[in-house]
Amino acid sequence: MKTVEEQVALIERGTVDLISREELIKKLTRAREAGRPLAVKAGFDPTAPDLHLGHTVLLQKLKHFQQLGHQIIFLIGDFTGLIGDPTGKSDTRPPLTREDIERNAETYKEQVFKILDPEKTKVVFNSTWLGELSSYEMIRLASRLTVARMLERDDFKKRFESNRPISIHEFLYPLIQGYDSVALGADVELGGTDQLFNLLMGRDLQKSRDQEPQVVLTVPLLEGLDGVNKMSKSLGNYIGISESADDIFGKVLSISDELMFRYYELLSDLSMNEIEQLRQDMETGRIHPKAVKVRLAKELVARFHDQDAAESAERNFDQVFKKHELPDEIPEKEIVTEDESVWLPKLLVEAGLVTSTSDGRRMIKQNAVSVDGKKIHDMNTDIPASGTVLLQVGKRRFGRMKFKK
RNA sequence: GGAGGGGUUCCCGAGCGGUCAAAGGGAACAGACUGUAAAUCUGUCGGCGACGCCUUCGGAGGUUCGAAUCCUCCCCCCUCCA
Repeated sequence: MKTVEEQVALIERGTVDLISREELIKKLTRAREAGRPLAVKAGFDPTAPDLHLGHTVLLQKLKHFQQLGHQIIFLIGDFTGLIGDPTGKSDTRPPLTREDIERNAETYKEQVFKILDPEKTKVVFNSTWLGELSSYEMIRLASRLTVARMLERDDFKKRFESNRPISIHEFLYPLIQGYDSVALGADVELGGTDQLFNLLMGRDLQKSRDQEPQVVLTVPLLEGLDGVNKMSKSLGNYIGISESADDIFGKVLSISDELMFRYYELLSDLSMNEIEQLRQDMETGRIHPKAVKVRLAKELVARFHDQDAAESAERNFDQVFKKHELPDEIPEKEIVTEDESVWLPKLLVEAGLVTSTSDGRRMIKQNAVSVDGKKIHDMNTDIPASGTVLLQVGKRRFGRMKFKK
């Protein structure tokens, strides 16, 4: 096992809040002496089963703990999911059914274990203890809180000051999440920065139950591909961990240089020293920025697929964008028609490369369309309905259509 | 419960009887330049085999030659007072 100093250094990397460092050292020291790992908890909302890189920031941090020999508790918030986390959002979400939650939980595990070691991860559902919680107990819990204390929380404060509504149950959410820490006897809890208040609530409740308060650690919210907003599925600026090797590779290559180092810090397994070296080499011109980005892209592809996939994603990429050749895999579709020929915009729609014939006409007008490698400029072009044609729209949309009578 | 403000094309946001498929910005997409980076410039940005036609401005009716714009009812959101 590593020394306490080494452990702290790894744990601290890329974190925003650590409350508190002293307590962490104390816990680590004790754990080391007693040969008993720390219970490290992180909660996940089962409403969105598709994980993206943003989620993996937290997962990477959990993995660090795992590498240091600690016990990870992966908590699926099935009970809290039934209520809905009020953080940020104003929309009431449709309530999930039991089946939905279970199905999502399964998908979760599958994805999460691409990063975490399943052998060393304990998966728990908070409905196990929260479902049993009596109204009596609930009210007792609620009495721990004052409205003034609640309003210290930044988002509530802002909403309150600007006279926007806050529902009562939103006050309950942090309490319930905090209670999870009590039930699990957590030593450490991790979450995104937006979860800070909820995480601190766990400390309060633990103290009230004479438990040693958990150490709270927050990780930043990863910026999405646009480099501005946080990565989220609804904003469409994400890289899903179940995406194809080519897509992950391509998307990483499309991020800005500035964002690239952010991703390195939060997502890469490279040490901070190695990353700093890369940055310097890039600034002094020893390495081309693109090469640095390729390295990151390959690391990520390899993590969610494997090394071979990373190599071939790179080859495909160069083939298409550097040499302007065709990718190895082009989706092929069949089209059944009695006609002698098909109007090109219509064919593009059939191929799923454009959304409508209007869109197709636009693309042709903008010199974005080629057929069998030849640019088409006339939107009235008809394609003979025989054999196969290769279609391309823009730089990255390819399709092959096979005609059938 | 009372008073007021509002719902416009992916988002923000103009428009307040014809010239409106609806200003402007953002996002997005395409083209140029590149490293599918950033920045910049240009163009596109409801549908239709298409210089015309069709469907859009919360929903349903109505007034009018003509409505996103006026009237009626309904639904939803917000603010203030209680």
